[in-house]
Amino acid sequence: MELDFNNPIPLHAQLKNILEDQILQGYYKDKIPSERELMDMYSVSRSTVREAVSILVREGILEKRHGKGTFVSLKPVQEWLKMISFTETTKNMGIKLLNHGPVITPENIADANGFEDESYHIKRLRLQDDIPIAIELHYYPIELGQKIAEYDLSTTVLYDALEGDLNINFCEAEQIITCGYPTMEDAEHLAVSDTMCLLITERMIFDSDGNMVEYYKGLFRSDMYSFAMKMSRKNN
Amino acid sequence: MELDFNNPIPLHAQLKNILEDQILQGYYKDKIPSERELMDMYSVSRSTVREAVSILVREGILEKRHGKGTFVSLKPVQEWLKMISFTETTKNMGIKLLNHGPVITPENIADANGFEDESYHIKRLRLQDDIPIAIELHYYPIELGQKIAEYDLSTTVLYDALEGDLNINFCEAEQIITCGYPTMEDAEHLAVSDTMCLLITERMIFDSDGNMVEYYKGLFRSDMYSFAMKMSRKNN
DNA sequence: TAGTGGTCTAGACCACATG
DNA sequence: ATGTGGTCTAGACCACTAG
Repeated sequence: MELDFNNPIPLHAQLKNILEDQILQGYYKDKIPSERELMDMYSVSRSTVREAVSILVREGILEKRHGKGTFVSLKPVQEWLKMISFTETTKNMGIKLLNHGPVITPENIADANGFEDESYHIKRLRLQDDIPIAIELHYYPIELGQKIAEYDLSTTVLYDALEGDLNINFCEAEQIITCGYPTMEDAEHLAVSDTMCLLITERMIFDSDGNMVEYYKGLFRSDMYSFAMKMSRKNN
Repeated sequence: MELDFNNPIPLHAQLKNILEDQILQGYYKDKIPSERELMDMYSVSRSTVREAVSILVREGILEKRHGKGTFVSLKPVQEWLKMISFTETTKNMGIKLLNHGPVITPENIADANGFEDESYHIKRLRLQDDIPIAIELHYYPIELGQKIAEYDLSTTVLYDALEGDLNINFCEAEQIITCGYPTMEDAEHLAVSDTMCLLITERMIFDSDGNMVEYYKGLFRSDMYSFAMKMSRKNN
């Protein structure tokens, strides 16, 4: 990939996109080239490189370490996402039910996917070795949600319930990774500070007829796996 | 205020602090000087000015408008804070109770202020002309909270209850303004987008013996008052 | 000592907004 | 035409990290 100097898109934005793609595709797994190396690779000034990199840092994808380099901080999260994905290997994995019940469907969900005015909402805390690592928000069509509610939600794995007993086949799942920040309530549940970064995952699940049967959002602690790294960094 | 070129604190950080102070003290009420003017005023390069300003933009205190200038976006919030402060002039003001009950005191609150393990939590939605503008989180000592719970919380103004019938005198109130971002749940309640900025207000209230009787956090929509400004900007 | 990110400068041209 | 923020360059020195 090269920069297009005639493209009206700013060079730092182009470079940011290139780096982001390369990171997401696993080309850079740990460390990205130094700022001066990127200057040469893409024939731009250091300011432009720094602008591109700082955007990715702000988004939580990269992490700078003074005197050492710039490092990918997404990897641990990708591993999580695998770990907590559909298959849900429940080893050391716990669930705590926080809330559930019918709610008025949030506008952004209803607009995007044609849910009814009401939907069934389930809010769960996800634990790993008894440590809270994520909050999950689930929205279901009201009838489906009510069926799901008959299960013991605090212990049952939702997808198993969906797939097995409720006779639903998953057709499609979209996954979007963005970056956000916790508010007080999430901070409480996850025991994170006000400014700590959370990763937000969105997922829509459809049945074989193409109807959305679940809208999912997960908020994940971005520090859980990078904590050890930060500790070792401090100890050096 | 001038920059100290011998101070190890980076110039952009010094300038950022100066600008922030001046904004909070009302010296700049609408527009701050242009980047080139700030260059001359503080004898620094444009990069340094831009770095300082961009921090304040990231924190939601300033707002840039291409071709026009850099503007203060905190003013409306300060007006809110007055509007919704202790006196609580309830004109056009509504309250909706979202949650209340005993909870395990969040660690950061317990640590800082010596609350008991359990505290009484009240979560309210604040409305202005039926439009949700803020979420409030209140924590009380468990006994006090239980008394408060006997009131009709969805309509009663909390501070009136505290001061009048429960025989408590306020001694001190600290107010911290920081900036954060909403998660899904807050976005739902306040009907804001994922990336919209919320302002977080913290307040601790003590009785005449110096015991904390309330820990308060409010999440405010930062767009409510700047909306009109943005609209007029688009219409130009 | 060499390499890294952090800070800072001086200058340039562009795109947007306004009179 | 002028002023604003947006982008970009080339170069410099500093502070931190490591072999």
